Order: sequence, then structure tokens, then C-alpha cells
Amino acid sequence: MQRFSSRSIDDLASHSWIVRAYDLLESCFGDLHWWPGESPLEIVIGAILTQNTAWINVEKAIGNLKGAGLLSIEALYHITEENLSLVIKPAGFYRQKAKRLKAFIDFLVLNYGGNLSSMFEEDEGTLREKLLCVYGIGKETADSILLYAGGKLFFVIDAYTRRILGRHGVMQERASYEEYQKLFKTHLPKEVRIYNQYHALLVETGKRYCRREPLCANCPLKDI
DNA sequence: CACCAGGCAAGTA
DNA sequence: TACTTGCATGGT
Repeated sequence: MQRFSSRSIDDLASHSWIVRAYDLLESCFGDLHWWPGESPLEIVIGAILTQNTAWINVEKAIGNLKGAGLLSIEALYHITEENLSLVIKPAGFYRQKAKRLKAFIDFLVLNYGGNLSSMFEEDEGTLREKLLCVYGIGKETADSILLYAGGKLFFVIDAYTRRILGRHGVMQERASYEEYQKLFKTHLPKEVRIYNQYHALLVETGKRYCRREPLCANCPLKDI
């Protein structure tokens, strides 16, 4: 029986990779202070609109919402789902996403008087469970809302995170959302600022250096 | 022209 | 549990 399981060896390797990657990326990109959005509401809307969609198209949809005066709970509550879908059209999947935005707004109005601040006053574990019950909100969207709009300590796992860690052999790309989340939770200080910045750094890296094919030679992480 | 983008829900085995 | 498919516009 070996005294040191391969698990703990792996943990050490993972730990050093996670920490080194953070330092390297931060020295490359600096402080990104994410999420691109000017208010908690805009962040929530962006989180739903960006589902499997290029951010550039989300910006157009949000621009349309602004132009139409629809960046408020009130306005979003009163507009019809169909009209909303036309405004957010550039983001793609527009019928589904109109339904999802409506579902969230209804949830917010019904449970928290339409007040985002009130929503975030709820116990964060309970809130996450409730968000996951809202139509159109899965784990990534829930964690994005909690971290970036609410400042809660939840690490966001997205396609870029999987791809980057998968390609660098830190974890199987197909591993579960929980496995990925545990990896970061285990090896990082429990600070919202770090969670926020790290995910932002990973997305930036993914956009620039880790698109589908091929693996970019200039990726800052290639020598770890 | 083909392929993909910061997912999710619903259906199948 | 672990796949598969539909959803849809716009950039490369």
C-alpha cells in the first residue's frame, strides 16, 4: 500500500498549475475587473444572452435594449415576450432567450419585489438553488450572476475554462462542472476578487489564444 | 461556403 | 448518468 496516493501528487501538480497560470495571465492582461456591464441588471441580462453566443452579438442586443429604454425591471416586466425577442434578435436564439429573460424577471418580481439587492440578501446557497430552478438558468449562468452581479464567492466554469485546462492536461475536458469548480475552490484563496479576475483572465485567454484549432503558439500558458 | 460562439432544456438509452 | 438535439444570428 503506497503511503502517498497519486491523488495527493496530482493535487500538488494541480495546485502549482492553477497558481502559476493565474500569475502569468495577470501579468499579461493586468486587472480586468470584469464583467462587461454597467449595472447588476445588465450583468444578469448579459449572462443569459451570452449563452452559447459570441459576446459581440450580445453587445448589439444590449445596445438595442438600451436604445429602447428596456434596461429596467419595470420595462422588462411589462414588455411582451414577443416584442422583447425582436429587440434581442442579434444575440441569436432570440425566442428562447426572451422567454428566459422573462422567466428571470418574473422570478425577481414574485420573490423579491423586483429588487436585485433584495435577492442578493438571501443566503447564497439557497439563492443558487432557487436560481437553478428558474427556466433558462443553469450552473454557469447562476454562478455568473452570483459572482459578477452579486459579488458572491462562486467560481464560474465555462467552455473556455474546460478547453484551456483540458488542453494543458490539468483535467479531462469532459469532467463535470462540480469537478472543475472544486479544483479552483481547493487551490485558490477564498476571495471574490480572485474568482472574478481568474475567470475573466481565462475567457480573455480563450478568446485570444484558445479558439477551436489550432492550439495557438503564443498562448501565455504554453510553457507551464 | 462551413463552422463556431462565455448554454440550457427536453428527450432518449 | 450520459449522450443527443433544437435553438438562430453574425463573424471568420
